[in-house]
Amino acid sequence: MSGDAKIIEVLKDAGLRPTKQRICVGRLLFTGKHRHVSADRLQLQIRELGQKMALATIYNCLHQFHKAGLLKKVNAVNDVIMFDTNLSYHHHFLNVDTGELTDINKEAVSIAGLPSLPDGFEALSMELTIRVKPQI
Amino acid sequence: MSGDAKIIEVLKDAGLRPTKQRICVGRLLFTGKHRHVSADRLQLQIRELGQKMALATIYNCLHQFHKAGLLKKVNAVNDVIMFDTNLSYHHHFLNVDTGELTDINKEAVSIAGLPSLPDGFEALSMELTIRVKPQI
DNA sequence: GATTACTTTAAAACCATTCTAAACCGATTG
DNA sequence: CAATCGGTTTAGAATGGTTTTAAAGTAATC
Repeated sequence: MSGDAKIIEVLKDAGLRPTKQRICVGRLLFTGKHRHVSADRLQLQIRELGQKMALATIYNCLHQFHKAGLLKKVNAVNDVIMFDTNLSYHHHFLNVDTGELTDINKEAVSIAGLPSLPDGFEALSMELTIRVKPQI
Repeated sequence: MSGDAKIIEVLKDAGLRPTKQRICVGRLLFTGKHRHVSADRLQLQIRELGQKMALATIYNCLHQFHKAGLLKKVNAVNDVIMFDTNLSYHHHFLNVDTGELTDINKEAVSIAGLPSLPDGFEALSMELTIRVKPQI
């Protein structure tokens, strides 16, 4: 439980009460490597830890984390909402068979010659998705 | 009905029986400018023409057209499957408020430095999406 | 013109997500 | 310590886009 102090801090800074559930999800998301998660998969992982959490709670949690700027929303994949713990601007390979996302190192990629935005619009984000599938 | 001959030809070439419904959808999609369509919107448009078509038929149609290479599938937008009649490689502005897609002229944009694909994978497509919203 | 295979259709099923309303904290106050 | 008050979690119901089902309809073939 030593790592929880850090997560509680993060939650408080985001204006979120550090509840048992939010700490649990926070621990899974914000310790270790960056992750791409769906509510569904998160629930599975929580179950594997021998714990239980309503799917609605996980959705709440993910949306609150997103609103607080702790998560990025990624283009829906196979009708499933995906969140990314990697907040910095980058791109993805999408395995169309499994729905799995893999980061593309953003330094490697350069995009040039973007047209100006339509009048009266502002850009929120930009994302390149390369759909891949296993070779036969 | 003069234009229908062309559409019937297209359908036959794609190995699809030129049924009344497929001709109707084909006429809407393949005459005039390129379009971004969802099943839902198509049905509305068909209704406005005083005709009727089951939603399931429209979905069938769109998927068959896609399979036949007549349509491109675009990243789902707001949980809605979108198809694009513009088959050539290009990118999109996405109005997050309305879900409306606008083509980005592909000549203008150049993407350099793409990393090689993960081993054993092949690329299916690549799409850049710039999320925009109206300025306040 | 009859047979056969494919299509369309309404309605039901599906499934990810959201909503609802009740139970549940956890902090604060009296 | 008990009562209260706000936010939180939860199971279950509702939602909404999409798919499936099974029956009726239509196009192609002989």
